[in-house]
Parts: sequence; C-alpha cells; structure tokens
Amino acid sequence: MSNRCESCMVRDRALCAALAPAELAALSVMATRRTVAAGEALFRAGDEPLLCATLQSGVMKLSATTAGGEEAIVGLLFPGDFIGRPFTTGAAGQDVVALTEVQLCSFPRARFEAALAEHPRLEALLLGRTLAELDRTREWLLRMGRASAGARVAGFLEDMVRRLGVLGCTAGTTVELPLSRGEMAALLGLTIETVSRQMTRLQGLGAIALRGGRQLMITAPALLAAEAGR
Amino acid sequence: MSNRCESCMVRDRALCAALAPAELAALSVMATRRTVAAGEALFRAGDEPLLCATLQSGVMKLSATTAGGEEAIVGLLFPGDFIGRPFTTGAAGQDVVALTEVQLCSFPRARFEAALAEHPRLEALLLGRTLAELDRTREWLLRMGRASAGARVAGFLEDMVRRLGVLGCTAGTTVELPLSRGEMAALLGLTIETVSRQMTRLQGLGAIALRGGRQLMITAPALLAAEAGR
DNA sequence: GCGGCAACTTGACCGGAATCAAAGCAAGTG
DNA sequence: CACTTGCTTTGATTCCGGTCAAGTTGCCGC
Repeated sequence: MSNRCESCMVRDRALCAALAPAELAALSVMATRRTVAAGEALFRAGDEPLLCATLQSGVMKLSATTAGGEEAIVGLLFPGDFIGRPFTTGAAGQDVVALTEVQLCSFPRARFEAALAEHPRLEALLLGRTLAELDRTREWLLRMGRASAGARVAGFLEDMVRRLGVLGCTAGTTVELPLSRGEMAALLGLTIETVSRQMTRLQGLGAIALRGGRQLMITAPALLAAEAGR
Repeated sequence: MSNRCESCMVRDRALCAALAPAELAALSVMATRRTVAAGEALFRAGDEPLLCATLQSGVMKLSATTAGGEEAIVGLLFPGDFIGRPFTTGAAGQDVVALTEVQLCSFPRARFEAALAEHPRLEALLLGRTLAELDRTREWLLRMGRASAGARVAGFLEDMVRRLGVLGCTAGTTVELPLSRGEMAALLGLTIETVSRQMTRLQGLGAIALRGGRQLMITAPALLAAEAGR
C-alpha cells in the first residue's frame, strides 16, 4: 500500500506530503482511487458529502446556483487540493464538478475523521491548508469586488497559467483552459460576451495568443500582469 | 480560572463552548483578557500574528489595501469568532482592526498550537469552524460577484441585524451600525455615494428607518429580504 | 465532402454605478 | 457664537459592462 502512495503524482503537494511513513500507511489502507469523467459531479449541493479526497489530476469547480437560477463558480480545485468537510455535518452548499477527467484518492468521511483524531499532525496540516484556502478565497473576493472586467480576466488567466503551466507564468507558456467561456463568466461574475471581448482585447494587445478558444499562450507576461492590475 | 470562563459572555458560541471542564481549564491558564479601542489594529498586514484569540465583544474588520491604494474589507468578526492562524507561518494578508471597542480572550500562538496538538477535539472544532467560515466567505463571494448595489446593501443590513440584534431580523429591531458609509462601501465593493443613495432608497421604500446615519431600525423585514434578492 | 448544433465572437444599444462637484449636518475648538 | 473638520447626502454627467441580436467558427455524425 505504502508504495502506492510513494508513486502518487501529488506526493509532494498534497496533504499527505508531510506525513511520516507510518501515518501514510494508516491512510493508505483506507484510500480508494477513483476517476470522475469531465462534467460529472462528485457531490451536489444539498447532499451530505460522505467522503473526503485528494485531487490527483485534473481540475474541478465548486459551483452554486444563484437566486436568479444562473450558475456561479465560487472556487476551483487543482491537483493536490483537498476535497471534503470533515467534522461538518449537513448539506453541502455547492456542487463539486469535474471540469476535465479527474482522478481522486478518496476516503470514507467517518474513517478519515478517525484518522484525523488519531494523527494530530495530519489534522494540523489540514487546518493550515484550510486557513490558506480561506486567505486565497478572500484575495479572490478582493478582485471580484472592485476589479474591472479586463483585470478580472487577465488575473484569472495569470492564475490559471501559474497553476497549470510547468514553469509558471512566463513567455511562451501554453495551457489548455479547462473552462468554457460560460464557466469563466460564472467564475468572474461577468457575462460570456464580456469575457469573450476581453480575451480578444488581450490578444489584440499582444499579451496572449489564442488558438481555437481553449488553447492559450502567454506572449507578454508583464503586460498581462499590468492588465491584471499588479 | 475555570470560573472565569464560565462567566464568559460568549461561553455558548465560542470555540471553547464545546470543551470539557478539564480542557477548558488547560486553555484558561494561558488566556489573557485584552481590550482594543475602536480604530486600533490588533494585527497589520505584513506582520506575523503571534497570538490567537476569541472575540468576546465588539466588532472587528479584516481589511486589505488594494493595488490602487483604497481599503477593501474582506470580512467582519463578531463575538464568538476566532482570530488567528495557528500552524500558518508568515505574514498576514490583512489588517485586523477594531470597529468598536472590543474585548478579546487571547493566547500566545505557540502555546495555543500546543494546546491544539494535545486536545484533538479542540482542533477538530477549530477545523469545523474554519470550514464554516470558508463556506460563509464563498457565499459572500457569490453576492459580491453578481448582485446589484441595492441587493448588496440590503443583504448587508440583513446580515448585520441578524448578528447584532437580539431577535434576528424582525420588524422594529434597532441596531447601531459599527461601520461608516465609507467602510460599508469598502466591504461591499461600492462607492460611498452609491451606498448612501441605496440607504435612502431603502428608507424611501419603507424597509428601514435611519436616525443620524448609524442608528438603523428594520421596519419591513420582508421588503428588505426581497430587496436583498432572496 | 456536407449539414447541424453548440460554443464563441462581434456589433448596437441601454442602464446602473462610478465620477465629479456641491451642499447639508453634526461635533469639537477657540 | 463663528469656524473648522469630517461624514453624509444629493445632483449632473460619464462610461463600463449587460442585454439583445446577428453572425462565425469549430466539431460531430453522416
């Protein structure tokens, strides 16, 4: 079992990264690998999420439905991120949906909670991670509150490249966007049309190059950063 | 020491609410009561916060400074809320500032971390609380992304009355707003002028009554809820 | 190759919130 | 009391992004 973890592709980034071999073994025995196809939901808002997981590959979205009925995306999950709400009962507030095909390393919630109780170090790590996520969400809140449409889109693209690209946001980096224009709009609090216009504007400025809607290349990182307002 | 906790005004709401007497005693010995005057900061962005605390009375804000130089408020803290970032080193991203005079029950961070390690139950409670806070922040993100100025202001007033008023948001409830118009604007991602206009509009509709800028009375909760878009 | 459908792009127009500018108003000071 | 100071309200104007309405592109099965 343990060697399964050692070959894990998010071995260095995930919650389990800092665990001692013994702790890793304890987790490993209750882990199940699982694949979710693009577009499929892992949880739905209103369900009680009965498992916890680490995202191993792919990208997921956290999406809620507004009073008006449109989708709003309140967060994205990348490889290494933790999914689930230990010690929290009741219905989830958002859907957790795969944007690409994803692979998960999942644990029954009750057993994961028991493991947390038994390994305070694991719990401390998860707490630290959750606090970091809270900070990131608040930073996002900052951007959503005040930034212009152009800054939102540019900032989103920067984030995306930083998290998906191997080298970070440098000239020449190319990534495949895991979100449609509609999903970008739902994430950024804009309309599809505005997102599209801003993308073509950034392309016109020479900051990015697009091929076929989802293939994105960064041509001028500094320009993109300036557009993002930083 | 223990009896000091038992007379605590947030005994039923704070993190320590669910602790056993022994655990409570362990925390109690390292606790310091502290008062912060309105307008004073507990932490500043860039400092490393070296203490953890429970807010006992008053209201605080979490505020960051945008690239443009204006203040942006990313969260509010009410009695019973936890302050601090155990297991997270490095500079804080936001200022933590008292809006009213506040009373805190504070712990040196290192000792609080030790207590968490020793009492997994306490740690589990804090984790649950942090996850809940994350959910609340995401909900706020939802509102900030899409809602109109009127809906933001109405929703804010509802939240405020619900958390400050004794009975929740019912007709006749009166509260003193702990934020200036400028702070409301910084929280809601609007300008002072727009906040002011929306307040007078809500008053014109008969949803609220204002006296002297900060005294707020709810006259029609249902109308206010409708304006908030829910 | 060709249709057909969904996603994306582009354009014209409109409305809500920002911006700019001036008053009100309350509290403190000499 | 006159005067300052800071906060709030109100008004006039501007502009960004939403809305409505066509196109255009790309991709699938056939």
